Parts: sequence; C-alpha cells; structure tokens
Amino acid sequence: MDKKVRVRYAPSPTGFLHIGNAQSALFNYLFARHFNGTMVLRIEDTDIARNVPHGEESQMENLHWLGVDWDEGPDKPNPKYAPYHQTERNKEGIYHKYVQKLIDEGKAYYDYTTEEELQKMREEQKAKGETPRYGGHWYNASQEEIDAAKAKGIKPSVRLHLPKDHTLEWDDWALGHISFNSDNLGGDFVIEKNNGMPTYNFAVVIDDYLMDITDCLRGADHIANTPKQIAVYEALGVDHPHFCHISLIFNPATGKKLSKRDKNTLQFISQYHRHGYLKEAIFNFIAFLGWSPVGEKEIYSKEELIKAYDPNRMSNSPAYFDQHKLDWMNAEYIKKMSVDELADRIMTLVHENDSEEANKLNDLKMSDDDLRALLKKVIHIHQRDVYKLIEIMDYAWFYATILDQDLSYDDFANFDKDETLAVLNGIKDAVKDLSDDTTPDAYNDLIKKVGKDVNVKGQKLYFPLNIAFTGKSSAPQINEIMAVYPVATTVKLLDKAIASLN
RNA sequence: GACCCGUUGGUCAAGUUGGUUAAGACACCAGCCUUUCACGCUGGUAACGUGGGUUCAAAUCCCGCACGGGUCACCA
Repeated sequence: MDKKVRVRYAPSPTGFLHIGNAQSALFNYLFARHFNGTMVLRIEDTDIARNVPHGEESQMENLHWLGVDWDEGPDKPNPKYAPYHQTERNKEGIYHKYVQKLIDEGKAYYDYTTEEELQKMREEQKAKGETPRYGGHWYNASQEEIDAAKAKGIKPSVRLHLPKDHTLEWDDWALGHISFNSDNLGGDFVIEKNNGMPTYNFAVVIDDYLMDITDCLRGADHIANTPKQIAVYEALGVDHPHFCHISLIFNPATGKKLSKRDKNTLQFISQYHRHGYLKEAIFNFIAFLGWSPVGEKEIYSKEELIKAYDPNRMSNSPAYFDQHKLDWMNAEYIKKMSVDELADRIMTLVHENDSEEANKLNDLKMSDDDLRALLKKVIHIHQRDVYKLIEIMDYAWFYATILDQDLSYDDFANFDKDETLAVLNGIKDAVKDLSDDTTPDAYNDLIKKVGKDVNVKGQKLYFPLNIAFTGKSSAPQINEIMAVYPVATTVKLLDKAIASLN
C-alpha cells in the first residue's frame, strides 16, 4: 500500500441498518483498521423521495452499537473533504462542475427524451426480446431539434457518452479480474437527472475521487455498476480505486438474496439487539459472511478480526445466512461473558423496554437492584444453556412469578408416593426458618441431609424437588433454583406439591 | 432475453500457484461426566452438479451442458 488507505461506507438513508448494510460497513471498517487507514461515512441521499425520517440517525446508532465506528463523517467532518451529505455537496455545485467539464469536452450531452418516451422505448424493446438500451439519439441531435425541445420547455438530463466496443475492466479483491464491454452497458447513461441531482453512478465516482478513496468495498449487487463508474473515471481521466465486491447474503430457505420480505430471518441490526444477541457475536458472525481467516478458529474478537483481516481472502461465492450458526456463536459469547457484564446488558434491554420479555420484567415493578440481583442468580443457572439474552429474561420472569405459574405435577406418578412425601415434608421442615439469602451451597447441604434423614437418594430425591420447584422432572441444579426463591415462596411451592399428592 | 458471477457432506464452510488421509464448525448419533437437563470431553456417519478435454496427476486449468444467483432506471 503506497498511498494512505481511505475507505468509506456510503449508505443511503432510505431505511434502517440492514444486515447487508452492516456487512458492508463492517468490511470497510476491518479494512481501514487493518491497514491503519481512515474510515469515512458518507450519506448518499440524492434520492430525496425515498429518504426516510431518522434513517440516517438509526444507521449511525446501530453502527455504533455494533462497534463499527468511523473517522470522518457528517458528525466528524474533515474540512478537506466535507461536507459528507451528497445533497449538500450538490448544493455546492461539486457534481455539476464535473458534468459541465464532460459536456464541454464532448464526453457528455443533454438528453431531452421525456420519461414517457423512455418508458415506451423500453417496453418496445422488451416486447421484441431485446435488452433495454438507450440508443444515443440526442448525442447526434441537430441544433433545430434541440431548440425545438427547449421551446417545449423540456428539462434535459445529462448522459455520458460511452466509447464503442471498449473494454472496461478491473482487478477485484474478491472476484479477480473482471471485464465488461462498453456496448453491453445499456447505452449512454444518465449522470445528471433533470432535477439537477447527480445519479448514483456519477456522484459515487466524484465523491470517491475527491475524498481520495483508495479502496471501494461494497455489495456484489454493484458489480454491474462498476463498469459504468469506470467509464466515468476514464472520461474524467483519473484513476479508479481498487474495488472489492462483497458476497451477497443469501437466505438458505429461499436460495436468494436476503430480502426484506423474508419474514423468517431477522433483517435489521436493531432487531438482533432487541432479541438479546450480543454485539460481539453479531460482529464475529457477519465478519464470516463473505470472508474467512486462515485456520480453524471461529470465535474472534473485534481486535483479532482486525489483525487477521486480509482482503485477498474475500469470498466470491454467496454467503448463506445460517441462523443456527449465529445462535451457536451467540451462545458461545454468552458462556464466556461474566455474570456482571451479562446482568448489565440485560438491564439495558429491560430499560429500553423494546421486547415482550423486557416488558414482562418491567411489569414486575421490581427495583433495579432487586431485579439485577435476581438476574445474576438466573444468569448463573442458565448462562450455559441459552442462545439469547431474552431467554434468560424469560427464565427470570418465570421464577419471579412461579406462584402464578401452572405447574404440572404429573411426573410425581413415576415415584413412590410415600418417599416423595417424606422428601418434600423433610425439605419443608428444613427450609421454613431459613433466611431469603441462603446460598446454593447451603441448599445443597440441606438437600443431602434431608435425603439421608428420610433415606432417599439419587433421582428419587432430586426429581420430586425438580417437579415441585419447576413443574418438570428435568431441571438445572435445583439448589440454585431454590436460592432464587424467597423462602416463603419455596414453602408455598412445597405445600402445593404436597397437596397435589393427597 | 443480454451481461456478469457462482455450484464441496443434512446445513455453513476451508481448499490463493494442479499432487491433501478433501480442514473446521453447526446439526445428528454413540460413549464419558452428571440426580436429571444442559455444559464439557472423546469418538462416529456424511461431500467435490454433469459431460468432455489438457496432464503422469484435476475439487483445483479449458470447453459444453444443467442448476442457482446478481444486474439490466432520470433507485442507491
């Protein structure tokens, strides 16, 4: 790398941060950090009609949550390159300056075709089974024709004139060498709309050029745009950045690009946050969508990914979104995280109150301290067997409302009634005068002692307790669950269980 | 239809210059551990779309076919 690396993530604020957006942002981020370069955030908002309110803010918030940050952007302008919104750049006449230059040099021209005419043309071509293309009529238009169109008040767009039978090629980090023929691009294309806005394929070139972007990493859906952009670079007489087309994310169920209509897959980063996925896991997982490191290791921290990142290892085949794998990875992170850290994360979700699970916990009306204490106990029990934080929240709610739960005592039938009663009564006697902060260890000793006293051990001792305290004969360490309950609750649960046997 | 790209076990996915016992993960199965569940550990089943080449040797290179995908806007 001879030049200082500069990359950019350039979303259009037409929606919220989608998993594909995040992937593209993340690889730019890894690229920048790996090569000690600069990450730029640029907002491509030239399609005014499609911009959504808060789209931009939301993108930035979710990027921050994920841990993808940038060095330059609307919020951190570098005077040398600002502004970072294309609409603002357009107001400064940045794009038109270059459009005019190309017109003056005869490389671009005004096109007075109306929208209706274009549409008609395309339909006719499609009907004939031809590829829709613009024939370049106004490139050769006579002065009379132009005057006539002007007189009608038609506002022209500007098109770039493409050289004939010309090879447009590049070396792609992911795809290797790619080449297109200029004759297959659909004809001369618009670079300035008749409302004065630059088109995407033009603005992106001007901005990447002016912002000294060295490497352009973007989704593979841009492959077909790249030759057009290279044509603009060539018309301008400047070098283009090194391109990298990132594998698209596919839905294994449909075999197609992940679509916003795929209801079975969470689409937006905010949804993953809400559902209790850890940002570390999401970051790790997305980094493996379209890229893989050397070796067998799969759990990578952000720092490790930055170090290991190598653009030569970008994949050229589709990246399938494997929900099971993501869940597994999230579970790995949950297992490794400290109880305190997990409690903090869950408390944040509770305060954000943005899921059914958070809602239920808030309805408990517990103080933050009490809820946190409860969560820590529950985390300790379930950290090893959940995929998502909301499952821990569910368990916490279940234990907190255990007296209201409809527990099944059916499994008592598998055990000797007298022995079971002896165990339950023995535990009740041993427990009733204890304090609420009795430790799991103390409960463990207590269970063993009662077992000895009534001469019952093994499954005959533990299963009835599992049933009494959770409604199921299989449960995690029952002494830890007992420590979650206030003693009064424990006693009531034992009474209910005993009553069910009589 | 045109132009580009892809095709490795049930799923995801390594395999950058042709020679590998064709990694690894998820899932599944078995064993161990454990009061049970889960975790963890050990082991196991299972793959190069198809037809032709080139070569001593092809998952890897070339051509055809099939299948899949992306893009064909005054959207980005």
